[in-house]
Amino acid sequence: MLLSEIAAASEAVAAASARRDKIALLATCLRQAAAGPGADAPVVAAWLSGRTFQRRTGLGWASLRSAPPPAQQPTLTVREVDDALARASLLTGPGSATERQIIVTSLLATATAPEQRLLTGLISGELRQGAAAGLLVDAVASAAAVPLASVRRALAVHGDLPDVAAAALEGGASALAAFQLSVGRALAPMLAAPAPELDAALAKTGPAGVEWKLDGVRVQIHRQGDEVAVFTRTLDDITARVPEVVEAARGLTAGTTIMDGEVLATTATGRPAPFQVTSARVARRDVEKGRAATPLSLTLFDTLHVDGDDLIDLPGSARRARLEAAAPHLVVPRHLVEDPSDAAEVARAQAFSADTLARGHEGVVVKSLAATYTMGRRGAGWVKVKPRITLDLVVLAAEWGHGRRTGRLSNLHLGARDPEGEYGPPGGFVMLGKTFKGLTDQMLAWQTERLRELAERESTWVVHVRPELVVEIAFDGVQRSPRYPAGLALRFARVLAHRPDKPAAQADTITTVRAHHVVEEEDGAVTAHGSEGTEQG
DNA sequence: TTCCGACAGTGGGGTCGCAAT
DNA sequence: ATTGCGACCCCACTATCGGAA
Repeated sequence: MLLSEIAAASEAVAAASARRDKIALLATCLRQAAAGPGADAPVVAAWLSGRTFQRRTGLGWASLRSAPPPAQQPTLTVREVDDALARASLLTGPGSATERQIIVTSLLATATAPEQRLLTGLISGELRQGAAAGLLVDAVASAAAVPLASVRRALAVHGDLPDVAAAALEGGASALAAFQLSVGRALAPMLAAPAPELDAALAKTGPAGVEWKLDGVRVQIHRQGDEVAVFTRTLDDITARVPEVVEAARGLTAGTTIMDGEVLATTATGRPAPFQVTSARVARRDVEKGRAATPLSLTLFDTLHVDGDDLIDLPGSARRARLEAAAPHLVVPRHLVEDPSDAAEVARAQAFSADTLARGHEGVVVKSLAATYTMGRRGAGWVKVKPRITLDLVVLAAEWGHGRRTGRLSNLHLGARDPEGEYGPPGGFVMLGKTFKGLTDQMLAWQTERLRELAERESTWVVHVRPELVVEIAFDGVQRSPRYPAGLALRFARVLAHRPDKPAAQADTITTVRAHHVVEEEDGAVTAHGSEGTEQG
């Protein structure tokens, strides 16, 4: 199959707006890939979902910066391109980066303009065709003429879209049925939808368990005897980096099992360490030293398989019972709410939630007692609730947006007042991070106009403005930063509202921001840096 | 007809290891 | 030794489509 056929399909998908049309175009291309000579279907399925076939190629934005002019005639085949990407992905050691760049450059030089757009989209990970893995699942079902649910289920238990697509196209429903939940093979973890408050969460779930939400790294643990494998949320295998988890898994009473949980670094006093600490430990390759300096603890909150029994189609309450039997010492604490319409019950759940936060955890997850384990979905079965902090900050600059935000000033640079001049001239501002979130199209249009009026100087991407526009910002917390001048940055900042009515002189100060920075002292005591700030929002 | 679930897109902060400088 | 890059970890939110209510 020719690359140009995929490029043409991708262009058509991008041009279509209706999902049905996109799915039909994807399905046609998939059928052609399956019907043609060679085994192009898995690779084509990956590309049509916006990804390279290889999980990691070592290629990214930087390798695309100086693209050669496009070729006039399409000659590249799917096979050739995939082979080239596979070669690039396997390169390692001195000279490998140079060699990878040569591969990319020669690919692009052989590609026509539409093919270059496809290749750069795949390599950068930003194909922007309005279809990704989600729509491709629909397209696979359509192309193979099998029920959508059968494709979804195969994908959920197998985890690999190209494999599932190829099986469906070649063997239809019976081939899909062969994909079964298997201990040792990672599957898409269930996700939680957000809710602003506990009562809203309970309204969604009905009778539920309210659990601690730990601010660590999600792990899916597979154990078969002494064989243990540990996967992350994106199914990355991190077994070698978390020996504590492997040992804990070997200690379970269940000899064959799949468990869902969270790993977390803790301080000497057992309080949760900041996320950055856990993240650094899990990423670290030097496990010996990592473990000595930052041991990890494991907490489990679900189980998908125990000793021959698949549990994913059981209600949450039944899975919890199996979990408690198999791992009583590792189960996450929870509070039961049997009747969400009972105000007294809700109040007790609120108290549990407040206690959870007081212990230093991120929030709570409300889990329906009735819901099955819906893999890879963000349904109403699990709902997370986290506290939110709000501050009024000042826009220092803005960056031009990409994609559908092209031509709009999108990403805002946020600063707090620095009246004492700790980080510059007194009465100035100190940058705490950026945000592009929470903006409606109307807000984008408005701020583009307003910030242009305030513009002081511009570079290619950034418009620096007079610090006059105040924005109300919500965020989850203040974290240590190696990047910003105050050594602090906002976590998950988003815009709630523009405040043109509020003078910058009344915006919040760096002292107020610092008060929200939770610091773990050596003795384990927890203090907010400086005076106590105003919590909640 | 209106509502709501699922998706894609638009990027944020931090950290590591590796190759290049 | 430092810097740049890719690949991960954690994400929030809006617009849109299309089926459900």
